[in-house]
Amino acid sequence: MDLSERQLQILQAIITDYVENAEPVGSRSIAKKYDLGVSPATIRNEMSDLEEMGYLTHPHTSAGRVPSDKAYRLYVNTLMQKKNLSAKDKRMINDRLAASRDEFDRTIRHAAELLSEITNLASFAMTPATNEEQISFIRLLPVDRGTIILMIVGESGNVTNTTLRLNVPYTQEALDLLSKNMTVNYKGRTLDDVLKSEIIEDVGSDIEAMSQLKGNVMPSFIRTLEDMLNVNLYMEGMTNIFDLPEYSSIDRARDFMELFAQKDWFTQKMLARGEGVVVTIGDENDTMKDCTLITASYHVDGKLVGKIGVIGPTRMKYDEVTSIMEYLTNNLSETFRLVDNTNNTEDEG
Amino acid sequence: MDLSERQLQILQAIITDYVENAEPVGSRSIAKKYDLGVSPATIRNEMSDLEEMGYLTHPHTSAGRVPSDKAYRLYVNTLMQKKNLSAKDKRMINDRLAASRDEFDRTIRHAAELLSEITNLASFAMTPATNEEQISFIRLLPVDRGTIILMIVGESGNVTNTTLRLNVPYTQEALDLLSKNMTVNYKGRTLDDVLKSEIIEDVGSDIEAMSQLKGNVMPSFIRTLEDMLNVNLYMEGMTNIFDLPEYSSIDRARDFMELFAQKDWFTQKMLARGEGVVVTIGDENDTMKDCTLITASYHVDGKLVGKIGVIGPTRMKYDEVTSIMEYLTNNLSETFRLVDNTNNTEDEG
DNA sequence: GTTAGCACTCGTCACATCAGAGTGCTAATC
DNA sequence: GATTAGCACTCTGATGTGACGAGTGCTAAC
Repeated sequence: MDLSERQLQILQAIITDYVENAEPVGSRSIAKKYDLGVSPATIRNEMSDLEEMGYLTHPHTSAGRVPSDKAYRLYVNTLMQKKNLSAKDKRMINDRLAASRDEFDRTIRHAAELLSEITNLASFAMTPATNEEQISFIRLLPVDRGTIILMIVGESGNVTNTTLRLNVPYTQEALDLLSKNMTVNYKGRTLDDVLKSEIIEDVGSDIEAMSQLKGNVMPSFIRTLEDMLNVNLYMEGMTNIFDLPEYSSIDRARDFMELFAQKDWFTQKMLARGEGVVVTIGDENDTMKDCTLITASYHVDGKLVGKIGVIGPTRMKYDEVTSIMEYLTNNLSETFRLVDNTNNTEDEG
Repeated sequence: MDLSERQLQILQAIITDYVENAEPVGSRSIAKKYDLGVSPATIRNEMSDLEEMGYLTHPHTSAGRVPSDKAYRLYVNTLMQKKNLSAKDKRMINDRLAASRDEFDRTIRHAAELLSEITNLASFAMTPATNEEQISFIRLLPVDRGTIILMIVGESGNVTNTTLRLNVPYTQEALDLLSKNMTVNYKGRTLDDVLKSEIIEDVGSDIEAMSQLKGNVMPSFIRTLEDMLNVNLYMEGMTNIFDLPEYSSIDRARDFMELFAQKDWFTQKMLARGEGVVVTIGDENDTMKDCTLITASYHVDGKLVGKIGVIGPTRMKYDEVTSIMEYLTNNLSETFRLVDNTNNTEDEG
């Protein structure tokens, strides 16, 4: 059932050609362009066999062959070779990421931009999922008589805040006490842990005013924690796909765009994917069955995991795209490793 | 040069018909559907005159007439009558906005959703521009040895924060002093005012540690203020336009989608538009010359101004869309009037 | 001023035709 | 037995043609 060396060569040639030109490739053009030392007729015979094995398909009798999902899968798993990025691309990535390195979200957005610019595909990047982040402290700050700010700070410096309208007056003393008690109670626990525990722990009622305040604050506390879990999703180059013949029909293009309209759904899907470079081709996806989706993960301080990805037709340059993504995620992880180790670097000396 | 009563009637009929069916309308169908008491031939003569005056165009000899931008402008300015929203739509708007009223950004997003759902066009909503917002206080909070949080709070409870990496150690005392001095210095000033003043005021150097800290914090302070100015833009129903015959060509659809890819540019454009319901039709726009853009503004506490809008082909139901937008912005302004007066309401009693 | 009548224009649709690309098979060749 | 040349066959896409219908614009009659 294994493919012969020649079959592999022919398959690779067909994939290369089809990825390049987006048109079914015939036996004659393979024979001419790729020096396989055999005639078109022989190639035709092999093609016929490859089709029988499910690696090729046939739009109609008198058209050339088109690689199937199975062929791309074989290509990605065994045929494909890592590509070296051009010096220009490397420089572009390095420069652009370095330029915004102290502003986390902007760096992530730049990563998405770079990815779509270099690959000419639709891309996205998202900030890390923070389920595992530990709470560092909780602070309540007064704004005016009826309004306070609830602020939750994570260990990595991740901050979320909500403005709360209270229906009872508060005292500064109660505010401080409640902040302190909440911090004592939750410090060091992960967001996931707190959100999963069914009971909202009592944080004490040292004084009367605090007890009232607590009633106001605690429900919002949970909602704010949930907010903190939300990842930011940056999408770029959506309109790139209009240039591809695969999406030249308005219906195809619409389906594609609609995928991204549902950001929440999309985010969930992407979070659920494994770490490292993950390629899912055509039918391997449960939605977008005629797309290929490639994701890769970067790390923040070795712990939190963020994702970047591209979406395009199954016909794409797998070798280039995966190489770029690998380079990009390595760069991101490196950038954010430094960020979070600031207090251990020579800067402090 | 004024149009006769009959010409206006015919023009209105043509607009109504064309908006409904998206097909050039002929003299016969006008005569049949709208009881004007004249024959098709007469209508043809009037149409010819209207075309000469620039209110109608002619795709080709044997096609019916199509309203020009000028015709729509006339319609919007003088012919159009306010539409009453259906009870269903009103209820939908009220319910959906009420459901999220204490979470500002979510309410805004819901407004955009409602707008696209009811009009079947692409819509957006943005949070208020906060140039005029006054700074309430500034706070510096420690995270770990080399990291602090800079937090700026506006009068309306609007909060922005940045996580800063320092290259010198800090003391709690310096942090507190700097917070306090910065607050004293900037409290009550508007963001616009602070950002426009060329000199960064000296906030004093009461102790040595503070002077060093200051050098680290002040540059980020400006950048954080700028962040605070950023409005959030929510877009909905982009894919609605694929259903319209105007965008059935892939190129048109692409142009349309590309407009929205540049969020920053788009935001600036929208901020620059006047308050109230503003309609710009076709050529009146400097980009998207074949679209109509309708924006409307809502108020937060009578001061800050946010915008909602729809974008579609010039062929749209101007009367319905403007009425919906008016209703929606009134509702939003009402909602946010209450929000920001909390501390004056009976809740406090 | 209005209208009926009619010639004319233009776009669309269905249909036929033709060239080109590519296959699949058979028989000849290595 | 594998490879190849040759050829009939298939299908697409481009091009052309004619009929049809919608709608105008003009003229002459009302």
